[in-house]
Amino acid sequence: MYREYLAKTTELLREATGLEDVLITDGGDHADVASTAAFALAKQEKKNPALIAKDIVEKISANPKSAGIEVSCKGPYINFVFGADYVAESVAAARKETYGQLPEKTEKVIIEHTSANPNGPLHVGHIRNTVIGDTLVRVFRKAGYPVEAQYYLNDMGRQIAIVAWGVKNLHYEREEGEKGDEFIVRHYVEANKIAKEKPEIEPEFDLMMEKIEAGDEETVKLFHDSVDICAEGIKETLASMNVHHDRFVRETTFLWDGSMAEVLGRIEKMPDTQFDGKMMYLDLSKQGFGNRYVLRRSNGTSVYAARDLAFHLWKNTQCDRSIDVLGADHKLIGSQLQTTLSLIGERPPEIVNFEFVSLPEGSMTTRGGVFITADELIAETKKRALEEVTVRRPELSAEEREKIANAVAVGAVRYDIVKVSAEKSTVFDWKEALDFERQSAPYAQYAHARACSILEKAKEEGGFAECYEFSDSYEIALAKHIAQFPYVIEKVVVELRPHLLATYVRDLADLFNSFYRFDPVLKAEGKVRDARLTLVDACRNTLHQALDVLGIEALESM
RNA sequence: GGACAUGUAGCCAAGUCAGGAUAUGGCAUCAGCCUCCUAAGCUGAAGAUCUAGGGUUCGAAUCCCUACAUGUCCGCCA
Repeated sequence: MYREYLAKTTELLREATGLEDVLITDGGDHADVASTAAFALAKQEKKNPALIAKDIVEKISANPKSAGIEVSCKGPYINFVFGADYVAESVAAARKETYGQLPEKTEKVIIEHTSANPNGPLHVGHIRNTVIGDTLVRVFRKAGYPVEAQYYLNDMGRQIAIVAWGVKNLHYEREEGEKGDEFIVRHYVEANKIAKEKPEIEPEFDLMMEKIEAGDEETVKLFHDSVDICAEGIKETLASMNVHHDRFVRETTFLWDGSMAEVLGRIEKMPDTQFDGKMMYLDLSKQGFGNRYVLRRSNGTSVYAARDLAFHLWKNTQCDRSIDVLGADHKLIGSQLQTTLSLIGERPPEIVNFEFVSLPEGSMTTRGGVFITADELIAETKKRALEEVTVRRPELSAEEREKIANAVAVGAVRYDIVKVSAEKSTVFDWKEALDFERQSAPYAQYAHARACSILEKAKEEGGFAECYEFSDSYEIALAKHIAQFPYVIEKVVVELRPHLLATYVRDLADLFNSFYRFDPVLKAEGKVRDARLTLVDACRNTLHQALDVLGIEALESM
């Protein structure tokens, strides 16, 4: 109901002040929402802002449309407190299974994320992309958009040539139970090592790149087999994190179907396109870029940037809105891509950038074999979770404990990543990753499990009647936060900042835990008991829906 | 050298885009709470002149300028 009441308040303020922007802010401790419009009017009318605020409050109070909203002022601040109807309606809405789902839209969205080179396992840097991307996919779906999640699979670049060279020349045996990505990365690391020691093999990589470009059958098979083995392992990792892509798009597609040549043909005619033999680049200095945006090599072969242009043109034919999740190292090339697409009159993608994750000893590199894999991180977190659940719930079967530990581990990993805003670079810290206290997924999962447990017991005791009469401050604070969930979904979609959702869930769990501590539910009597049980159910469902959107399992018991 | 991002308590973050009320949390520290719905919990204490210096404003963590620090990028790699 928050969105509705916010709109209503805005309307009331507009009518009372004549302002278009009514300067609504969060009310903090004072109110549900507040307005600082009196300051703005004070300047215009050269009057004391406190007096203006008083006038506005009187005007709004006299307006019959303000029923259910208590308006007051404290000095120049105009405060709005939403009343009992708001609380009741909000709690009722939150009990519906689809709570938070916004009206269906027709605008189709493609979100591309992860898209790591298939030369090794996903590491803790890559999965920041994955978690941000998958959370966005889930939020957009919750917000009513048809969404396709895509993984752009590099199946022909230099890194892949190095992998393919390794597969062709090293003849490694795949170990029993070894994942495809683990198997492939051994080749990649070793081939890089050899290339460093013997630079004379470099031309072999170049030759392979020329061959794949030309569509040489044997080379294509070698590349694609290597990529597929690795991708199979990557998919397993993604699945273990509750991440699913609707489509894997191969980079070679755009080379072979002629679409890359077509877009290069369009760019050839642009005034700022420069040539140096066969080599072609775009001079983007007018747009503020200092370097050459190379689109064709002097030997005539294609570059990543050119294939990427074709890929994005294709995506544009498939959707109304295209969003890419890219790491800090792709910032420059991302904005060059956007600029170039705009120059040729095409819609550029929206780009969500995130900063790097490094290790305390420095940055991670697949090439150097310096990284913590996502699999290791999850396994380690799961081990820790299993210890914890074994101590807490010794009576549970091994199977149940395993299931809980897994959900806790995946949740903890995802939450730790999504809770930090994307523009912040971070240093991976085991201690923090394995901390299951307050600002973590298990904290929210635990609140959910507590709510489930209360409802389960209530059921055993004969159930309860719906009741929406709340008077206690813990009840009202919780209900009012529950009311904001759809607003948060909308905000994340508009701002493309999934960490807001993590903050929301944490606050919701906080409020529930305080309520749990101070307001006995099952021991209360009559209407109070009914109302509290109704509220617990609303909170349970809101936590469940919010955790779903974060890709975290809402455990019923832990 | 240039571009982009970041700088908030011992540590890690929120708040910054759309300037307003005593700057919000967590970890660590200290003091409490399990005869009471799961203590992965709750309560309290202590801890910040929001990197520094200018400016705009009635009002700045938030906007502008400068400096410093950190990260990333600046390849006929992806």
